[in-house]
Amino acid sequence: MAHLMTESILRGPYKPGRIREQSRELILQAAEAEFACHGFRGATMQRIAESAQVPKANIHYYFSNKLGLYGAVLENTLNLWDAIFNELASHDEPADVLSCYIDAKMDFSRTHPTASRLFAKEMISGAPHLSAYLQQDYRLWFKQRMSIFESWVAQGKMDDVEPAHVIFMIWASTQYYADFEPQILIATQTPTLTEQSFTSAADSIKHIILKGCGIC
Amino acid sequence: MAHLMTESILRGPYKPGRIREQSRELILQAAEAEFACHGFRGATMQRIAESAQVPKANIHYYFSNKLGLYGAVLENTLNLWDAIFNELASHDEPADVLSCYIDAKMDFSRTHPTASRLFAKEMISGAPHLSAYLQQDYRLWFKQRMSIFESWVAQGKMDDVEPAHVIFMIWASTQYYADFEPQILIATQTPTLTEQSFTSAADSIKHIILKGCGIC
DNA sequence: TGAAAAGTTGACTAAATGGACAGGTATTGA
DNA sequence: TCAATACCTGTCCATTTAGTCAACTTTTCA
Repeated sequence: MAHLMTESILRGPYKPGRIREQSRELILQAAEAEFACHGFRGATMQRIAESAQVPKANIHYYFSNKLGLYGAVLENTLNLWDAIFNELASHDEPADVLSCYIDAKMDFSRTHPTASRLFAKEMISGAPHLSAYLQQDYRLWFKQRMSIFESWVAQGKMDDVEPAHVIFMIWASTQYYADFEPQILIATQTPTLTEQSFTSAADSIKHIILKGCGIC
Repeated sequence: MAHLMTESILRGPYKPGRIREQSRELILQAAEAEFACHGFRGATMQRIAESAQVPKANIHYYFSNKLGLYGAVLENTLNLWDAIFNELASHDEPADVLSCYIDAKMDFSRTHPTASRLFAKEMISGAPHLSAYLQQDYRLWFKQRMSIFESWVAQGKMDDVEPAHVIFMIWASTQYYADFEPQILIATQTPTLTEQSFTSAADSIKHIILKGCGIC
């Protein structure tokens, strides 16, 4: 569970708050797109308001300020991220584990491209708002998976490649199809990335990673 | 050669433009860092000026406006990019070609991380300032390389994987070490990426890509 | 050497920005 | 029905922003 210093869900006595959820969600969605496209500094409250079709003052009713809104958006994103992290479970066979993980990551790129881009922008900027998140579960998760990979290497189930680089290759390759979509579209001369594009890409990545790591 | 609508580089024929080159370069360097970190909208002329240690008005003496400055930075970056593109030459053996290219790309990530990040930010934002560049040489380059790969497949020199995905995997994996440095540092629990980190990563990528494509 | 050209910059402006707030309307529960 | 509370937003404000400009200094070269 990702938890960073962000907007307290309950602002005010919070009685029923039925409308609250809807309005918040509407604003958060618009904000995610705006932040993903222009970054924290480049995004403006005015544009977010227009995109969400609410007066700017309405945003300030639900979120204390720009940073609070950004924190809330980031928290949403990180919760999604966490779910994918845990897809890399410890089945028996390396082939199954990596195949499933690559599929899950690719599916995330397809269904949540803006979340992926938001995360990417934050990283490229030096991850100034992610330190709390990255320090905790993340490190532990990574360490644990690394040791699983190492045990596979020891058992001769895969080549002796540094596990970290394998993970990075999977992350990089799958996220690429969300983050660098314009480049892919122009290179391949296609108007949009279809669901079929993603499965085709996932198949290629699986082939190369599995065979490349000597997993059969 | 990358050429987009940007600041005209009118340097005096001999003497006059001596100071010009220095000042321009100083500003461009500061601007590259600022744009790479905060994107076009998020960057401010004031911060660029402070970073370059010149008055803000001095920037406007050399560059017509913010967009002009950004265009000049982008042009610099794209010229570097072009040089790496052409590293993927047509040697005889696929193994050599891809090994050299991966090394070259990885070297670029190590020596020009901010250029890589600038390019990435621009892409994630939808590449609004790159259309001219991406339409021209880029498409042709890509098409030509694809056909080389296809001939390799036909000759049985490599597995039948879609060439485009192989290229994307190489791009994604190598650029990752520049763009997502914070994530890598935290995951691997190291303070900085050393030259050895990059060669180690390049080796892993080469191993996986070559073997994964059935190139031996 | 001296005047023309190149380079420099403090002070200014208009617009955009994040944010505050008072006074309003809608919803709720008793 | 009727307060109490949640929800809404037009209007304002201080600050930041990109960009201008005219006065100034330095460099160039004939």
